[in-house]
Amino acid sequence: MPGTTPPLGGRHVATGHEVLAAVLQVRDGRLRVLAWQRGIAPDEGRWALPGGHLRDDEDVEESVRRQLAEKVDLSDVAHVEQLGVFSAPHRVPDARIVATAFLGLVPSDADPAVPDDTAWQPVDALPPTAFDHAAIVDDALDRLRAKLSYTNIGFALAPAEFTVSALREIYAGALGHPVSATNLQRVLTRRGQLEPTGAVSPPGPAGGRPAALFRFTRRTLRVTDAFAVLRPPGEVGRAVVP
Amino acid sequence: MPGTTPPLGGRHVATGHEVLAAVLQVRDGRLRVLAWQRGIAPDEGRWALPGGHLRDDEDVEESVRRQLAEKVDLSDVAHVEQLGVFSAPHRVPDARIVATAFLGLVPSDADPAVPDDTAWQPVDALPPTAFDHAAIVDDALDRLRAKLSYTNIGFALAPAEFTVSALREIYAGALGHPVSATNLQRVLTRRGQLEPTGAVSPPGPAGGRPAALFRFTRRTLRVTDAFAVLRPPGEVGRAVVP
DNA sequence: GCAAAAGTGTTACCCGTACACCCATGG
DNA sequence: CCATGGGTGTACGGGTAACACTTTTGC
Repeated sequence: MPGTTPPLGGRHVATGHEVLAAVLQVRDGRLRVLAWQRGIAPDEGRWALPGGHLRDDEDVEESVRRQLAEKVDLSDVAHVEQLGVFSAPHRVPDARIVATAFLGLVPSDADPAVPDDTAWQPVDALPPTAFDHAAIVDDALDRLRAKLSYTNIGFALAPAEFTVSALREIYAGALGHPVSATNLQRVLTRRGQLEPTGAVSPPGPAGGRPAALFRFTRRTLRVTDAFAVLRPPGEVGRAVVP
Repeated sequence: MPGTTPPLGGRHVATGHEVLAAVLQVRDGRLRVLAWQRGIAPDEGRWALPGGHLRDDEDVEESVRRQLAEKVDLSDVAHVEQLGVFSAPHRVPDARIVATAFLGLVPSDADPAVPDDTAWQPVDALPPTAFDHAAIVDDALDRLRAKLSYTNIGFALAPAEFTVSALREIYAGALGHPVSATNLQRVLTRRGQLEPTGAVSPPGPAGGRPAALFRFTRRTLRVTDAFAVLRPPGEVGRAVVP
């Protein structure tokens, strides 16, 4: 089984495996992705996702965390998960590089220092992107939006403590449509994702009732409401893992 | 960005990328996976998933279809999708090989010719497996069982035409628990996945009402019932893509 | 008291499960 | 006419969306 695949003809000058991450954050109500502007050809001037070559002594998840550490404070990245492989033969010119893509999430209150060429770009108005990175961002969006429905993945976009209004804005930004605070609180509470801290947040200058502060009960990914139709006989309601 | 990652030290004798497929089929009521028994070290005698090295001129999906063609008649493989990357540094000994894993599905009435060292092994009683292939089979099971709930993926396990009873057996085998024919028909019909062919299947020697024959309305993967909680305002019921 | 913001109660509707009941055929 | 397998009708329960209503604050 072992054996290096030889390059085909002389067209490819390099072969390897890279990791790439679509790191998402809700900033001022919009979902944004971390990207850097390429200063050299190919695709000079276009925006690329952070990443780099996989080393022999690390798996792809270790690698993506190592690469992200060069762009942001890793402690700000609350969740990382694999999206899939991008492997079209000429996805990058003059080389044969297979990429493993990742989704990364950063809480809305984190403001990590980033290099000068790096910025948070809104996902609904992306500037021109390098290579196939736009497709990776699309996959990341699909994954995040789906998992907001049936997992507790919101913990990775929210601060440690927050009001339901603040959480509503985060969900609305991530999902791209309005979200009802009433129903958001009800759904997440019923699933055991939220717990009150006991503290309250003082109202703004216009008055209003002080908002209770909440936190996520768990800060690791958990499927809270798997969509299980055709479930085993005798199981009532949805299958919720305890 | 281009540049080959050099092997670390002298321990690794080979580097590359392979594709592996967990091809599943329901045979005589049990879910089984296609595997071949290794005749040489390492892991001699253990059972491995079909696959092989990725070439420079193909993407991973083309590659897995090419590799499978060496084991089975490709026209029998009704669906292929990517599971993810397995990349632990020493997942195979004395080499550095990253694997992209796939799920493949074969209809229950297909009986492709397979090589002598290859067999359909029951997933609930797998013989000893090579390398990390057991983890790939686990991922394939999870993916299939989840998608049976919210997509039309059953088309890839079912014959072109079938009775509801036959389909019930396929779903029960795949899910690993009993399935009600009544509710299976109702759920799939409501989602527009099933349509009657008009023909009927004659009853067996013990008598009984002749069963109507059905087919899947579409034979490509489609999400029929995405689990969308917190859906956009104004949308009634589940979000079903038309 | 009034406006503003937060939180609760209530209702309507969709969907899947369970189960009773009717249908068509062979012996 | 009875056993066997196929198919339909109906009741129940769980869960979310929508919206009216109450609570608590600043001015």
